[in-house]
Amino acid sequence: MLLPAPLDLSASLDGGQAFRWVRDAEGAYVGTLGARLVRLRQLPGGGVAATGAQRRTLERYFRIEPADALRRERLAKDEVLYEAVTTHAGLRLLRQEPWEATVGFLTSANNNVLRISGIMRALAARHGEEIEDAIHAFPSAAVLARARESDLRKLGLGYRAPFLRDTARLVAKGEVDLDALRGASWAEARETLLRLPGVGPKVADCIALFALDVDEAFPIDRWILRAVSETFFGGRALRPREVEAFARDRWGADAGLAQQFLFHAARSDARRKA
DNA sequence: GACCAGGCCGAGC
DNA sequence: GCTCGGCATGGT
Repeated sequence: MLLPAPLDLSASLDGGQAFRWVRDAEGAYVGTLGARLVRLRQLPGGGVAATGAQRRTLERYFRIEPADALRRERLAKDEVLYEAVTTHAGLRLLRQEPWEATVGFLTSANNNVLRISGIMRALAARHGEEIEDAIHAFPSAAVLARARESDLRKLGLGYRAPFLRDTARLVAKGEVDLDALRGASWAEARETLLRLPGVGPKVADCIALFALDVDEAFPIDRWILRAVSETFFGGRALRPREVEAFARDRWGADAGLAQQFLFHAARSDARRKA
């Protein structure tokens, strides 16, 4: 099955939104959506060949939908974002499973993308059901709620181990219903997610944006703080509150996608200079 | 051996 | 309400 260009797998799957896609010997991205093994291959023209999932499933995951096209048209009118939006047209916001996104971004605090990926794969290998060929589904909250803290530490979570276990317990018991938050307001999503141990404002906004369709959520991490400061404020030191107000005012309901372009550009620059 | 990584938590004002 | 130190781990 074919997904049309532009769809940039590297930028979308390997850029700090999702943490569990791996590349096989031929460079194709292999991962799971639900209990299905999915394989995605980037084609020369910018399209993608896919096996293991139906078109509808992938269009949902990559948010290939009219509302997204309209967001890009609006953002392209922003003189600062115009270049990023047009040259990285294949960068997608993902619509991930809320629980896996929660664990991924809980793990992301004071951590780097490479290690987060390693931890997420270790969690799946140790606690997730095998689908085939050593590819595992991501373990449910109920399963992780029963894991030993020492076991979670050993998988690389370090001091985050008790946060993850306690968050898994709240979700498994239904005290926090992640799926019910899809499409909620930013304020409601944030208020609810902040009840989870290890989840602060930045992690909550990542979950909201990358899994819950909260399109105006604007996660502010070290990269975004730096990028917004340098691009829009002449390098002046900024507080997250100022940046949030700025993003809301400038991009409104499209702030989440704007954030993803800023984040991608900032990290690409850093890699070029490194 | 510092410093950094998609920050959060708890203590002390 | 705000600021600040500590934090597991692995890579530069």
